[in-house]
Amino acid sequence: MAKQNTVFKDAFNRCLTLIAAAEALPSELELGTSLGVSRTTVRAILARLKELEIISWDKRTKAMLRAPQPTDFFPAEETSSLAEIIERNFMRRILAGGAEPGMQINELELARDIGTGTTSVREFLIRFSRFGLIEKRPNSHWVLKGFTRDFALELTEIREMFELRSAAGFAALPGDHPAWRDLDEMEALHREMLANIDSRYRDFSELDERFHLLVHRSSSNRFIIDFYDIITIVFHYHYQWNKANDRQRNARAVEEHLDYIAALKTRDPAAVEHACRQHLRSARETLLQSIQQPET
Amino acid sequence: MAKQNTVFKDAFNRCLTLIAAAEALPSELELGTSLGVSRTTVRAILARLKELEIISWDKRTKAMLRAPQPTDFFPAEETSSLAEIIERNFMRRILAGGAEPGMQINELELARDIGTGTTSVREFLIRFSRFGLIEKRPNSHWVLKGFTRDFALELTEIREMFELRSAAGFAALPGDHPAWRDLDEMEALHREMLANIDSRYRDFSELDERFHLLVHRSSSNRFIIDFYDIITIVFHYHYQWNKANDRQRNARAVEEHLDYIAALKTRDPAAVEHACRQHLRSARETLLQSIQQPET
DNA sequence: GTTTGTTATTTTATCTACAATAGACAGTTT
DNA sequence: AAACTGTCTATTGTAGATAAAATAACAAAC
Repeated sequence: MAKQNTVFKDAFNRCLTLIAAAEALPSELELGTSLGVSRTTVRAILARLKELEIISWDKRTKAMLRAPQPTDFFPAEETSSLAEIIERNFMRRILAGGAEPGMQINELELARDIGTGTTSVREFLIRFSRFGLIEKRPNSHWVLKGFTRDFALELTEIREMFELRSAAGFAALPGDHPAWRDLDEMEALHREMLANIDSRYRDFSELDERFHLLVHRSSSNRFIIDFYDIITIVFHYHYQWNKANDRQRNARAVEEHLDYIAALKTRDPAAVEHACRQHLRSARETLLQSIQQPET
Repeated sequence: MAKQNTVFKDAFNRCLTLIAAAEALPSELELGTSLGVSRTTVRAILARLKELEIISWDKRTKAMLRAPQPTDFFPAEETSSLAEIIERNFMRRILAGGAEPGMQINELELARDIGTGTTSVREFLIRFSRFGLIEKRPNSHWVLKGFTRDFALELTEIREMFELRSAAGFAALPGDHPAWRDLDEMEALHREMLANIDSRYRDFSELDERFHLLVHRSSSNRFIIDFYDIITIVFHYHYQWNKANDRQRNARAVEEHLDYIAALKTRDPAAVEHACRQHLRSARETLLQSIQQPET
């Protein structure tokens, strides 16, 4: 098989939930833009909807025949792109599994394990190499540099440099900048989460990402924004396999975010720097605590 | 054809210059390490050397028969890896040619133009994307963000942040750190270049790269060191197609480097910061001057 | 004990092929 | 004539194949 039709399957599933409420369907073009796919794919979706007798479709008349059933959906496993599958697989190996620094990474073996061609694995590794966790020996294997204490320290050093600058930049934004609105919204979300922290603390990771990204965006420097990808992926996977004390840890972080937000609103550089440093320090601590000590 | 034997050809050429002076040859293993290739390749090289009757080779007795001639070498075009060819081609297009920001980049067309398969082009683009000049639309083309004034400003902003930190770190290195020796050596090279600036100014680009890399290395932060790759590639190609005033510009830069080196040696933070800022400011100016104004 | 000859195996770098998807154009409907 | 659809073409994502290069093993030679 050449290309998987995951785009189609994923869009089909999203389309089912989209039309569940509606009684008629928009034009092909319109559907395409709301699902983020091309007309070709939209037509494939419509064809299948018709085949399953969920809609009737004749040229521009498309009417709902019945509500979508759970069985109409494609299974979730079939909707993730190959790149996502490889990423999850790989991250599990190096973060969760006991992967030693210095270990060799073998494209062919990885591909066989995951059940894909080597091309996709190669491309993933190339993309992933910018995160500084692996390194290529040309004409030979990749070397795992490992999720070590050093890595975490280097990562947080840059993070702190960038975030302090972004935060200062944010505080200096003109009063009518839309980011202030976003910040208010963000504050509301935080308060809401704090009020129901016992049931909501698991969602913190996503909120955390959105909040910091908002701050970094104000820098309007592509390198700062891009760097945040590394933070995101590290924290995302890291927390997924390190849930010790997460309720307490997240509650603490939400409060720090609120302090940080309040400081931003004062627009006082010193206050912003203080709150920012405070939060970054505890974020670093949490990260370091969960890393095994280095082999000296 | 699958893989080009550029590794062999390049190593063969390097081997020729290596043995030109010597009368006997070291062991296969030794030769392999000094050329940076495996024994398989070394043996292929020896076989060819024998075939051309440059050496006699019988088991462990390898003797020179004649000095290598220019015609023995493989042509230089055949020794660059595909990745290098693609890089040069691509950079010429986007830096030298009038490539408009927003332009679409087509893998297939690029591959056809360069005369390679699409896989290599794809991999190049993925690797290159970390430089922030292009961006992928999944399932569709790449978009050229362009070598604009904004790009240069964002790039230099990060560069300044990193270099100031690295320079401060360098000044704080213990007195017996090997970097101080390297710095002395670097100073000598600069003085030498300055003394013969009229004939040597073209070599500045390489010296510049080595000097700043030395400073950055002291940070021992992989993200800072990796980021310098971006600077390197941008300046490398940029100056290759923008030679206006380069003699004067380079002479000035060499002097600034010498001031910078002197400041580092005083180990006085304020002096270091001053010299560093001074140099970075003029580097930014030069870069900005040679960029066409942005289309607002 | 190091180096080589020999041979085999494994892995990478690269090309080609093909299904999925995007996108363009012309024709059709309202 | 504007919006929509039918049809067609071009390009991307991925698998599989192949030559170059790396790696390994081990006996024989020095």
